[in-house]
Amino acid sequence: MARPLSEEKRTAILESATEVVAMLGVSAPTAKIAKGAGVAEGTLFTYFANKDELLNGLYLELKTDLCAAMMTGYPAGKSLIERSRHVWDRYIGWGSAHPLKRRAVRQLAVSDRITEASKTLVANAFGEFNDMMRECAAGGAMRHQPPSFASAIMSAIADTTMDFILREPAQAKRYTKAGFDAFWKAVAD
Amino acid sequence: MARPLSEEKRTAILESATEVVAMLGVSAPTAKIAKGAGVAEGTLFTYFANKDELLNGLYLELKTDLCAAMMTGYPAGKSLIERSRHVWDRYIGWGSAHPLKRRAVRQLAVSDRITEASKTLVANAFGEFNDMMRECAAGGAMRHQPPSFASAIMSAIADTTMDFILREPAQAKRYTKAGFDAFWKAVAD
Amino acid sequence: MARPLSEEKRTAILESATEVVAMLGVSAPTAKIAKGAGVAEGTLFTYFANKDELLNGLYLELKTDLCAAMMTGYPAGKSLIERSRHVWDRYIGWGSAHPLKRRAVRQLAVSDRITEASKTLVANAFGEFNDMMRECAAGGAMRHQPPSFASAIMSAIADTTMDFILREPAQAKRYTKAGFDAFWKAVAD
Amino acid sequence: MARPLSEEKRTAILESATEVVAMLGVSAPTAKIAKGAGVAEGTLFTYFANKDELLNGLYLELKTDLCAAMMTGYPAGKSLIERSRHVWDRYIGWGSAHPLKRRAVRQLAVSDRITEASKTLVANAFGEFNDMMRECAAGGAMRHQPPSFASAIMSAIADTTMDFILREPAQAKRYTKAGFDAFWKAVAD
DNA sequence: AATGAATGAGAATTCATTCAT
DNA sequence: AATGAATGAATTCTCATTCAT
Repeated sequence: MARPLSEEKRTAILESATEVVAMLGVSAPTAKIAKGAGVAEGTLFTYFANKDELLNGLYLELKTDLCAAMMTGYPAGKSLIERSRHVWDRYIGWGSAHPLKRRAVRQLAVSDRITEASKTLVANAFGEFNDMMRECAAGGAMRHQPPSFASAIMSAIADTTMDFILREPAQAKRYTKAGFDAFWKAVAD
Repeated sequence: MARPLSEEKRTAILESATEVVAMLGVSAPTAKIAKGAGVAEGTLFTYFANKDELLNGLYLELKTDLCAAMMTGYPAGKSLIERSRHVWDRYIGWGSAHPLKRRAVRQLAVSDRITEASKTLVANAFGEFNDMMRECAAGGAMRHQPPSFASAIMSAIADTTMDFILREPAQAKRYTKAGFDAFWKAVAD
Repeated sequence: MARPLSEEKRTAILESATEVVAMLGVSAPTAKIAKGAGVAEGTLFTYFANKDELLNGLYLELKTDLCAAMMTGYPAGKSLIERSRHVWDRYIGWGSAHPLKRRAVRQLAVSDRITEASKTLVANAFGEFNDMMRECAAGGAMRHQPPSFASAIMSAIADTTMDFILREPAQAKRYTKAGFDAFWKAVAD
Repeated sequence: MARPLSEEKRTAILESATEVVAMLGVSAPTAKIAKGAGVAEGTLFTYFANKDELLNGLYLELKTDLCAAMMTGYPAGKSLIERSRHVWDRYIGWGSAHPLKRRAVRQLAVSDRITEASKTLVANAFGEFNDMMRECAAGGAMRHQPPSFASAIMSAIADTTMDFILREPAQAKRYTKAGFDAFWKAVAD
């Protein structure tokens, strides 16, 4: 075999893409992404057949990353509120620690470049999280709405929370708690 | 000076821009916007010095429109929850009635083309709404957070609510109520 | 109205295209064609929606030009051989006088960029010529073959004739006659 | 030196090139040719220093193949017309049996990638054929033209004949005879 | 003021060729 | 010798903006 495709380069491209998409949106030039990754313009296309594949690949990567972050150390045996708080803290933590990743995911999510297939793939990756949300919804105020409504509201409040933390990092702890309280009262209480 | 600028044309451009930006995002070509407005490509630039001014102008227009819709018939003398529900219903109603306007505002909001100045301008236009939100926040769970946090959470929950109504229009009434309850419990209770 | 599309520019583009396609084939870069025409790269695309339209437009233009050249002064009342010789001489004359046009048409004809529609359009433009060829075929050796076979053989011999004239311009007259004799004996005799 | 160059691979590359050049012209990507040959992209360049060498090599190969086909079983002792008809039938037969080879040769011939050297080399390989054509020309209508003119006219008529056979294979026999008659009357009669 | 042709700097993608393995 | 990843110049086409009419 000749040189094998380098995982390192693939990662470099995705990292560069995160940065550039975060700043410029999905119209970020592939040339800029390649440059940021330290590879030639053409090389990008040996790793991703075209820009759409890159964008979808990045979306999957980032969502998977977020999911992993949220779920590490998930205290499966504990109470619902404790588990929820665990996930919440890690969700907020991920977004605060990786503002570019968050910005990039958001840009991708509102764009029309992400396929249904990618979205389905992501939905399936969030299995345990979905179970938890179902539990939240089932016993509280959202009991008459579909669980996805509860999930969506959680994301929405979390996103807002992260926006405020970004602007006032010193208040991270306070906003994290306030956001969780809002979510809990809105959905599960 | 020959002919004065025609308010009619300005409006036509903004309406076309709403539609085109909703569908194609901020990278929508100005030529398409002009065509949709029934004016020549160059004419657009006598009404808006450049694309960024058009985008910011559209953002202001849409946000102002939303604000007007929310505040018409505001029952100033009634109880806080009644006033809140009034605003909420009109907010959701506006978004459901004008999905393109909503889509366009959202595209604009996540883009990096909207200046801080525009955002400040919009914030000021929401005076009475902000007063109301301050009241909501002051007496409830959000009493220790800035009122803008309460506002932002309201918007986030409302946005989510509208997403679900868009997908299941038959359930509009139910989701409107469920969304309001979530907001009220999260923020004002 | 603003500036009208300039016939002059359209012509300049087609002339430049003739030259560049003659030298480089259908893979001739549009940028080079534009430069040769003295217009901006983008301007080419306001006159021809894309490269294929340019190529087909050029094909039509050149074939029409050839047809006009062949048919001017067509001695409608004279004998078949006289009329044939008239057309033949002008055909050879056109090809010898415009070697680039000839090269370009040839490149276009063998490429797969010329649509059936264009070919049909051209065939129709050759109405009177086709009538004449039908007459040639009907009375001679080709009487049992389709007239298009006779036409094709005429073109083939003419093309060969022009190749030799191009290499030995001094012998133009001799080759013109020799070619015609070959054609006449092959087809009409 | 490690392994010697494999004749098998060289052949595979040329065969693949025939097919791909026939379909896509001289702008056929070398990568596609390599793939069709079952070798790596880089391997192609150990057999042919660059694309032009491959193209010229292919041209020589195909022309040589055609020549061999035409001359097999050449009835050296028979009459001129019989020998001519022999060659003609095999020429037409080769083109009908190998449409891709024919298409490829043609694409190569009109391109500007074939060097004068290659063309000379081919001309020399056609020795016995040229002798025969000289004989044809010497005694007939072409007696005052160079023998190459007669050859060229033969090729031109043959090419036209093959085009018609390609479109109406059922009429192969008829067109073969009609074409030969045309050639014979044009050149040798 | 209105028009729309003209401009040329990008944009995504392809491809002959090189070179590390 | 064989492989196929890496390269970056070249290609077609788009688009915000200008400017002649």
